[in-house]
Amino acid sequence: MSHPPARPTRRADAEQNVAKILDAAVACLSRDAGASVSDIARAAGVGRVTLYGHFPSREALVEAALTRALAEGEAVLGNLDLTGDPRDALEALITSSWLLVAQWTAVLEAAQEALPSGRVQELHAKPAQRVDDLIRRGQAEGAFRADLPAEWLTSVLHHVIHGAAIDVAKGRLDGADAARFIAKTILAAYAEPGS
Amino acid sequence: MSHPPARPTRRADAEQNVAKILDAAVACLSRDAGASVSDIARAAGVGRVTLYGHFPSREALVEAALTRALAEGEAVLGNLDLTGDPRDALEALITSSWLLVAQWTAVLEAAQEALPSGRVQELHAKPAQRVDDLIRRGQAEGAFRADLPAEWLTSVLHHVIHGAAIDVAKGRLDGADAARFIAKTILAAYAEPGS
DNA sequence: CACAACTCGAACACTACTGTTCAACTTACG
DNA sequence: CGTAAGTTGAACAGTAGTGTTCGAGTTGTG
Repeated sequence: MSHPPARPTRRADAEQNVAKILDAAVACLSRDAGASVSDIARAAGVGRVTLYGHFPSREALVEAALTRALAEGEAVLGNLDLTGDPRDALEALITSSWLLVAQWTAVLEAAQEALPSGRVQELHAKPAQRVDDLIRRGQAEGAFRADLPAEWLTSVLHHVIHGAAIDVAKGRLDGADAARFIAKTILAAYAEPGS
Repeated sequence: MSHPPARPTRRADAEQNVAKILDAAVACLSRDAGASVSDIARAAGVGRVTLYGHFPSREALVEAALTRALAEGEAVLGNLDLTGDPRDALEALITSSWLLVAQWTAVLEAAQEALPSGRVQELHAKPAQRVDDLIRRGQAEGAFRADLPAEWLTSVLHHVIHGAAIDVAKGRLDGADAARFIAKTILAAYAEPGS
């Protein structure tokens, strides 16, 4: 409780180190969800003790990394205009953010097994809601099929994006193609069956 | 090297224990890819030492479990007639095997991080090939879209099935709905865009 | 029945991780 | 420039896993 939040103002280099650590954490956890604190500290170019000076536990670090990744995502996706045709909106959302979302998912999964169950859902609720809203609106307007529940369509989107991220990471898919492939696939999967 | 394969015939109860262990391994690894040897031994109702008597290392155990899961899958999917309309064939393949495949994927992932890289692909090549063949045939016959590479379509199938398995495990999806949802989604995603 | 095959728990060495303490060092900042 | 804030590696305790050894007990099989 009295680790970093005790002092109202931290020294500039300390603040910078916190940022470096969070960068490294996102990078490491994206690559390997089980990355150790030592790995992250090394990647951040910082001593392990320094890291523990800023984050009292691995759990706190992972949560901070997730929170930061989500905040970054909010910054990008919050400005998107998703009010037009649901198909166009979804395509825009995918093309402009798939890599970001893929990185979310990786850190999200790291958090999944490092944080108490339910905590992740809690933090992730807002961004997930936006996608869900778009899909439901699309269903209501007849742009997306309504013979499958919105929860399932949301889930398919997440898993296809996540899968694409894995494929890119393993060299099975060109990163430049990914957004286009995902969009084409999802829009087809979401289309009204009798069209 | 001289663990079980030295004696040409093992005692009946030993053979039975090996089976119990493999059952437990598949069950445990499906639930948690990082399950420990102790966990698996306990689930099999067998001492840890006994387990090591049959499998020299965790790696060997995981590989045996994967091999066995794949063999089971072969037994089911090998008898399927996939020569008709590719759409029907794919739907049949999904409905009759999605749960099985979902279990594969879980063990597959466990193996992914317990076996040397590449070994998994090697063991998994044959069953993967069957799906790939079906998709390519569908594309050649105009039943499936050809504007996306077969590798991608295959990948989408795997990830949607895997995602559905996760959803079912987490209670977000009713297992009874899964096969139908997957089939509807995949067939739509695979359809020629201009249809 | 006799014996080899098998099982089992306890204990061991080893590795890898988390989290803490300490004492010395460097550096931002008033 | 002085000092408090921050950093650092080494060393430590604690936990959890893997894989091995041992010695005693159990049980299938010829």
